[in-house]
Amino acid sequence: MVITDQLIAYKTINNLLKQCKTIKQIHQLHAHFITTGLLSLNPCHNQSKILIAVTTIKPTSSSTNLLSYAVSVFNSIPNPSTFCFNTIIRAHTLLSSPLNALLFFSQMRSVSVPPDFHSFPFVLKACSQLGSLSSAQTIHSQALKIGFVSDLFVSNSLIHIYSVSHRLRDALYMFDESSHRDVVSYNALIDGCVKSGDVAKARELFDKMPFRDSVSWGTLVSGYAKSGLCKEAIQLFHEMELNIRPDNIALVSALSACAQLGELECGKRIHDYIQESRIRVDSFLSTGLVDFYAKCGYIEIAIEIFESSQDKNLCTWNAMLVGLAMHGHGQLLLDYFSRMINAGVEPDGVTFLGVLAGCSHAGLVDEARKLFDKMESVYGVSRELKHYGCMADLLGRADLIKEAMDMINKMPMSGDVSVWSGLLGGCRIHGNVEIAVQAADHVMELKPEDGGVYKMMADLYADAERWEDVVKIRTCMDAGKVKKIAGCSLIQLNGVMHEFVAGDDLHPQTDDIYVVLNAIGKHQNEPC
DNA sequence: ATAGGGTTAG
Repeated sequence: MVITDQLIAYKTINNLLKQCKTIKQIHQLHAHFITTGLLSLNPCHNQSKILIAVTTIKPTSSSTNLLSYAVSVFNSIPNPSTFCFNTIIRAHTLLSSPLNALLFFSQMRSVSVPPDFHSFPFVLKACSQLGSLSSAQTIHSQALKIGFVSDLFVSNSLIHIYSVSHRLRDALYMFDESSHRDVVSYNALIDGCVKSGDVAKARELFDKMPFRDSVSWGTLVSGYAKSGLCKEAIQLFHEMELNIRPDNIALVSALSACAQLGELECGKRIHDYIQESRIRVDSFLSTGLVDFYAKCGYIEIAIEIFESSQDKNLCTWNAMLVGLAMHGHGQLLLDYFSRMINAGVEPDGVTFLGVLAGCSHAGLVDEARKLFDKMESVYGVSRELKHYGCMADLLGRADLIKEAMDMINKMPMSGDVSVWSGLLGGCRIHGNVEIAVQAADHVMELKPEDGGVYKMMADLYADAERWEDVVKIRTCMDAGKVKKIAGCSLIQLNGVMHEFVAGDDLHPQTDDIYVVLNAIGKHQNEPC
């Protein structure tokens, strides 16, 4: 190779491009490229280097500027090569503009620039970002025609898109058909099994794969946690610790399992591990920790972690709000909600579930009504059945049964079990038999196997001394169909799990527990 | 230059 001044300048600029942190720096280098004539040396290749540099910039406010710059660079290339097209498609997938990525791909096809084995993974990623299975199928057929499906990256991209589109059979087909598979093929398919609800199949693949990396472990731990198999999730996490260093993703999933189960000791150990290993607490981990401590009863620690967290996202805020709601801290929750809005975080449906549930528990009726009104008009969050359910519960508790009934009648959709059960709960508290009968009819129609309604109606009639009706209800219950699912709760104390089922007396300290419970009950009835 | 796993609610 002949070392020329031009080559040195080219290499320097190439390295400088890689180090660019801002769009301004790229502009300067781009200008330099033009003025020194280096751009004309190999225009297609060098312009693409600029495009690649653009995509490595961390988007600050919006990626729109970066993309429009990238497009203008692309448009200045007279006859873009495959490499150029790949780069502009890649830029759009990286900066979350998948539709445009697909449009560039179709432009590429229409001007007969042949795609290569780099093109397909980019384009398929755009399909998965769009959630468009049909586009993926089209791309798949093109890849098949040109003969790229045997490429490992292409076939893995296809396994992935079919997995996330809940097309497990297609994902399995791709997996079985691919001549060579690697750990990524297995991981993508394991995720597909999890997403299609077949955790057993996921486990089977996990057990038989020749090599497992942290993604394999993390996928299955989170799969178990999401499928409600929390004990399995924690067990697998412990097994993982013996084999490989858990990363943030595995830690988050394990924390979620601990939170769901109330596994205080296990979750604390994870927290200790995070601190000892000086793991950077990202927004996912802070969410996991806040949720975990809140669910295990330690709302103060949850608040502490939330406040000290450097990295919060919508879920972190939601976990905090839901935690405060669970603990009955209604006023504090409203303060946090305002802080969230002021911080520029856009609330979603979960946010409002937390806020409304919190108001309900704290009896903050006016506040809830106002926020419920503003949900769509001010915050642009659509009011779903769950939110109406919260309102029915809140109004019912506050003895505003008529208002709750009016709300339900005016709803744009028909009420579901949660809405009518919410209203029924209010009727039960305030002894409103008439409305209770209507609400109960709806619940029984929508969920005939629900035993709770019958129990509630029996109690209501008993309070109203309508004994004949009590007998009728009991007869219905005994007649079958009704599943009596007993309420149950778990609490861990000093490392021992205590389990209670409604009405049981199996705990060794049952008598003592009831003495305290009765005392609390009496205390609650006394005026504060 | 290309492929895979994460948190909140229900």
